[in-house]
Amino acid sequence: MSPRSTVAEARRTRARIIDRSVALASVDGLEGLTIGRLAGDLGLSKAGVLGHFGTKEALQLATLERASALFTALVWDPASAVEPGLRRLRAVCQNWIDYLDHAREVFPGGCLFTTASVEFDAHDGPVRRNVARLLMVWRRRLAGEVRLAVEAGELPADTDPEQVVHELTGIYLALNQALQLLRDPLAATRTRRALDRLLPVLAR
Amino acid sequence: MSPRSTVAEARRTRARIIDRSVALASVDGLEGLTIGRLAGDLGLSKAGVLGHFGTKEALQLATLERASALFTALVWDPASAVEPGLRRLRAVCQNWIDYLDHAREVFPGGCLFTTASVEFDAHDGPVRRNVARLLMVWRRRLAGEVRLAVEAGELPADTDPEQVVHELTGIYLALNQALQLLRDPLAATRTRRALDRLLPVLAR
DNA sequence: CCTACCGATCGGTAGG
DNA sequence: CCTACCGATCGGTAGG
Repeated sequence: MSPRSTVAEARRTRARIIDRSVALASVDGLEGLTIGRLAGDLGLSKAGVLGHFGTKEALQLATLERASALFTALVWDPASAVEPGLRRLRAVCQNWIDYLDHAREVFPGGCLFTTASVEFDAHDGPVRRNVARLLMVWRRRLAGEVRLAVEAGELPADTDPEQVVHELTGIYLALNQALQLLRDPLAATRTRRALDRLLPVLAR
Repeated sequence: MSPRSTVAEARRTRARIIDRSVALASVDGLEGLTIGRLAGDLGLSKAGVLGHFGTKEALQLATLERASALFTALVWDPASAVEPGLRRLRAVCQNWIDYLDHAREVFPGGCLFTTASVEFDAHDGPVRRNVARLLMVWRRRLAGEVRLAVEAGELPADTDPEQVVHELTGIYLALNQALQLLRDPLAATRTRRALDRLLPVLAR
């Protein structure tokens, strides 16, 4: 039988709160998130929710951390088994499309990082810094994949990895907008076409 | 003092409110906007502000309308004198860069439409519909410019105007993020490089 | 365009 | 993790 553990139960409650918070923040943003709404959704008191974090800002940071773990699990991890080079880069790109297109259960309002980056880009503070840091981490990692593809001779030697990463960013921001705001049924197709134009042009 | 203002004075006050509202919404979003903050900034009472619009939603719509007029004046109007075709398309694209890069006075927190599109993409209602409508209007107009360039033989005959417009959207979303969140000094350069890759490739 | 006010909700605290 | 509560602020209204 499972012995009653207050600590373990508290951890599970905390995880429940954060999962719900990720979903709510995906829809309403990290600022639009409220303790009261979260408490209501989970059948907890506001103090019961806030007690796990102390402040709303700490909750926002925990939410961001959880979303980042989900992103890594959906986009990076499945690609780590693929051989380095253009194939792995394209695997990451495809996972990224799927993350935006099919991860509706976890992120019902679309990419949380896109929402947060727009919400906080004009407000200094720990949340803004963490959003920017996460985006930079992924940009660097993506640039590394591009570099490996260049070194493997699968992309032209004069490729500028950071330029490619910048353009990839735009492709995914456009996809998120086409999916969430415009509800464009061609969104994924257009994205794949844009990727084909950006990436494998010289790989044939 | 002047409870009985003339109609002209009331109009000027309304314009002052909206201009301030555009600036605030650029930083805090159309939801982050509050009547109280607006009233405080302008030395008015909350009722004095709200009286011009009736509801916060009406204020949001008026703010969106004003921002759209500013966008048209900065991006479309200056290009209307340029001859149709690739030259005019590129003029619009350059004005768009300038709008995002230098219109800090009017939009201190970056592109209001980008902020609003992310804020409202998961919330139905008149604001969401208007944001989507404006983006669609500009997409159609941009596609028209692309089409003119194709007809002038300056872009390949098999160009898909809507695909080009979709990719242009991504380029500008990436620029806004690089400017506002990442404060990347290379943002404008990277944008121009992306445009060169997208547009004039077959125009030589 | 003002004062005065409304109920609701915000983030957060005290104490158990 | 709860109840009970805090001051502040929210959008909005009544009446002048």
